[in-house]
Amino acid sequence: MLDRRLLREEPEKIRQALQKRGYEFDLDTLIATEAQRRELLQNVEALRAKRNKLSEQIAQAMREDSDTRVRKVQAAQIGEDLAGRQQELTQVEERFEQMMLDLPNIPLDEVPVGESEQDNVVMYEVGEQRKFDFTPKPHWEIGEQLGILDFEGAARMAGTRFVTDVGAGATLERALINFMLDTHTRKHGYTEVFPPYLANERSLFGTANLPKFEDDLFKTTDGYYLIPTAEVPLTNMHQGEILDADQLPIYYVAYTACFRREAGAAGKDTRGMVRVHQFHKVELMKFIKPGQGSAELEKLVKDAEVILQALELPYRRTQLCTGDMGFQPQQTFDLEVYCPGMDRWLEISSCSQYGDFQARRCNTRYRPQPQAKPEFVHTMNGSGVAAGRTLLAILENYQHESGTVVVPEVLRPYMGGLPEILPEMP
RNA sequence: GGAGAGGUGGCCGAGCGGCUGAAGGCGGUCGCCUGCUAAGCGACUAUGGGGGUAUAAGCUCCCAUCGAGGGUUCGAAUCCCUCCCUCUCCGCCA
Repeated sequence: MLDRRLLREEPEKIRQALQKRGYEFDLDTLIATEAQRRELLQNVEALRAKRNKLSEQIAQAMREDSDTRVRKVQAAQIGEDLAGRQQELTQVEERFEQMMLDLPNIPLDEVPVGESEQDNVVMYEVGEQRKFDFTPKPHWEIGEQLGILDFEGAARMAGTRFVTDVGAGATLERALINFMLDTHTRKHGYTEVFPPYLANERSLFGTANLPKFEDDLFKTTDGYYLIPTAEVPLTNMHQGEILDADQLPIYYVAYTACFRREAGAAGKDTRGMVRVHQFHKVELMKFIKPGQGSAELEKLVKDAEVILQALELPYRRTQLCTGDMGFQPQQTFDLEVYCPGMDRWLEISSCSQYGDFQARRCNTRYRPQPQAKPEFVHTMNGSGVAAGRTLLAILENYQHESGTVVVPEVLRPYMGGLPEILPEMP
């Protein structure tokens, strides 16, 4: 959510941002609604002030034992008037709030302007793409042949867009998760968090998954939502709190399952485990003081890159353009791993800074000085990284013609020293 | 799931129809005192919104907020209803 003051003071900034994003929004109506809201508010407050004054006089008169009937009638009349006005105000306020929630964040100036994925900027590539003297297979073939990915079984027990890791496949994904968590906690200074996989409505409003993106979410019959990413619980860790300045920055890392309906993705990535309803991810998240966003985001991206470098996977970093960026971020960098079996770059991490956009919704603030007014913190997060897609990338990058897969060096200690995954391995 | 207790400022905790936006304490900030430390003394110390003035801040007036929402009343932290959350005991359970 944006600061409502921006509406009055710098509406052009918002208008430009919307245009850069190619986002349809009726800004003029929003501005008019805000003006209307303020006018009604002044009205209501004036009436209330009047009534409060009368009430005070009644209290005074009662203490002096004098007559209060006339004033009581007057106050009651104001009360009636007030009720009507109040109702009007509530309606306008509701409409205003609703519209504010639909307003996307303002991209930073340095974000490239563009319409779609095509306009994203590749910043650099790291690592050599492996040469194969055979045609590399996609991960679903490798995984099924080795008996470590079971798509049919997953379809039976759950449905399409699910996968089940079996044997060395399950161990490999667990190894990846542990390796990532260990790296971020021990080397990068993140505090490990293991949060609930279900979140309440309020928390999803906090991260702006609601109200706009309800279709992407699974909802339980009890009104809980399955988290689409650990960003949701982590960002809401300090919902409503006022933090001390010396607590910041806070670095959290969490491993969670993530659940997405993929309602708008029918027919896209239907094979394999690229796009599934449940996947597993290690997420990095920071609460920081304003002004440190870009430096901290840069560090966060590098922390994620360390994982890919350690796994010796060839990847590239891109900066998303204004048109391809999500609703919430001011700026987003993606890390994409090259997957030779599918012959494509696959997004494996998405790192964004939000400014105070989420903090405002979550009402997470800090006190810059002991006596100072609280200010909103700034937030950012990124995958560090997605375990399922990393597993897939390992299968495709480390495959042999015989169908076996070499285990990356750094993961072997997490897999009982196993150097290579062979068929029918328990 | 059943029974009970409770949710008040950064924290603890009083108040249970009217100068109570809220006693007292802790914590914090500033000042004094002090050879250092500790102690002591004094002042200040909730948030959001709106108006005026100034537009760097500041100053000033008003409104709202004592878990959330509704009701009673001229007036609600205080009374009533609904919901949420926390704690204790019992039941169930990985």
